[in-house]
Amino acid sequence: MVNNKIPQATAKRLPLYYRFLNNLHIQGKDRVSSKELSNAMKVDSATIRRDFSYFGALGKKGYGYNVDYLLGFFRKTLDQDENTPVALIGVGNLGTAFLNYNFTKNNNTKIEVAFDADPSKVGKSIGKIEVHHVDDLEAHIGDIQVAILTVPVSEAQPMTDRLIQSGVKGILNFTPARITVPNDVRVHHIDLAVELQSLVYFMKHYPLDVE
Amino acid sequence: MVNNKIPQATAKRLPLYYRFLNNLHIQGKDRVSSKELSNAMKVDSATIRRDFSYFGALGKKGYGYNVDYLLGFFRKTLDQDENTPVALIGVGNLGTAFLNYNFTKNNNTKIEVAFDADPSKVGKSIGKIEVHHVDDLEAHIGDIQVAILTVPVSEAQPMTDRLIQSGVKGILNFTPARITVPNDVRVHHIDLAVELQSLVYFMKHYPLDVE
DNA sequence: AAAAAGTCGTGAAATAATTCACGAACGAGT
DNA sequence: ACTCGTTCGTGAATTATTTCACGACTTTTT
Repeated sequence: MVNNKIPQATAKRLPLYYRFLNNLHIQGKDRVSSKELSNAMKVDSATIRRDFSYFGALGKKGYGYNVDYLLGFFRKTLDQDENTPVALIGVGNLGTAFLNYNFTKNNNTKIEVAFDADPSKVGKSIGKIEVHHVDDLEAHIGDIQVAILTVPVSEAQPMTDRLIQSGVKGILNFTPARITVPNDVRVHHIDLAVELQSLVYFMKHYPLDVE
Repeated sequence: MVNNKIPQATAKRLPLYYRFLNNLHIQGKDRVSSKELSNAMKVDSATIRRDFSYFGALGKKGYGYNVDYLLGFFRKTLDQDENTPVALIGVGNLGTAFLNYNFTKNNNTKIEVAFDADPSKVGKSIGKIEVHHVDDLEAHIGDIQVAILTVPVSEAQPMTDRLIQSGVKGILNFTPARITVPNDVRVHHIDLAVELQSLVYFMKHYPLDVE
């Protein structure tokens, strides 16, 4: 279950690989080379081979990789067979978008329950997910371990504390707040304003084909 | 204008630094140490000092950094004085969320115009931004150089090609497609499904305080 | 005025990630 | 069978990033 040998940079690319292989599978393609993968995913082919090699010799020299075999391998590696339930905290603009977004499409994750502090939203269902009041968080979160946090920045830390109290071990944080958590809880930040600003900075200061 | 000396990892953190300093400024704080910044932003204090040092000696030994001075410096560095107009392509769930989201708050970027292929959306205004039909892209995009791409995956590459034809030089791509662009165009990908899946993978395979 | 405590800036070390480049193996064509 | 072209897997080199650790200097305290 524990696997510390895989570099983090590699681990971050695994879902990308998985989805792309899944697409190839659907298209009926049965073999693929690191070069083709590289062109499609914009990752250097040597990096792809190196990434795969951490899991063993998955390909054949002179041939490439068998799509189905590779896909099956990644399915196991990424635990695609078991579903991961997710709670959404904060049904604002972004939260609503996620409720309507079908994560499950290429993915084993699914938002099972949503919470908001606004009484006018409570009781409604958005994208088939029922919205509960945040006051009832503890009553409805069950043993869900993953949360998407799309609350106002002032609520980020208090809500995080409650989530952790309820047993959540992973948070995808869309608020600008850098939340504090115990070290057995994993947080990934996605800060949309920062991403946009960062893009602009790179455009102005890193001309041509850098990265 | 061109600045290739700054490591990319540093450049990605600049907007984060800027926003945090801005908050400190608003709070009326006039000095701050790398240690405090580190606690708040969850970035190692040595990394912060190193990052700042690429821009020169901005602090004082034994004292820390002057918030206003640092903020002013980053304002210039991040070109916060000039506004950057942005076009939004695709007014679906996610696109609508962005239109309602106020990027300008801590930021010099602003969505100026939006496009969608759905006639029922065209002509409406969402968050004060008028929605045009994508067919009229060329007529209404003007000389906007930055685009947020929130279209269905099948439209990603064709729309990218048109954006580039219209002079766009930077794309924030929220589609799962890895788009192909000339090497003077910068693309940053944010793939929400991948981020969620990645979080789950890290939770299961990288226990405790890794990262 | 001196001592103590704090903090930066940075050389150097450590760690992480990418990329090069090539031997070995395979498939296809003749 | 043999040759040619392809492609993996990986040692080694390179590049990028983080972290340590300490001298130099500032502020605060006594």
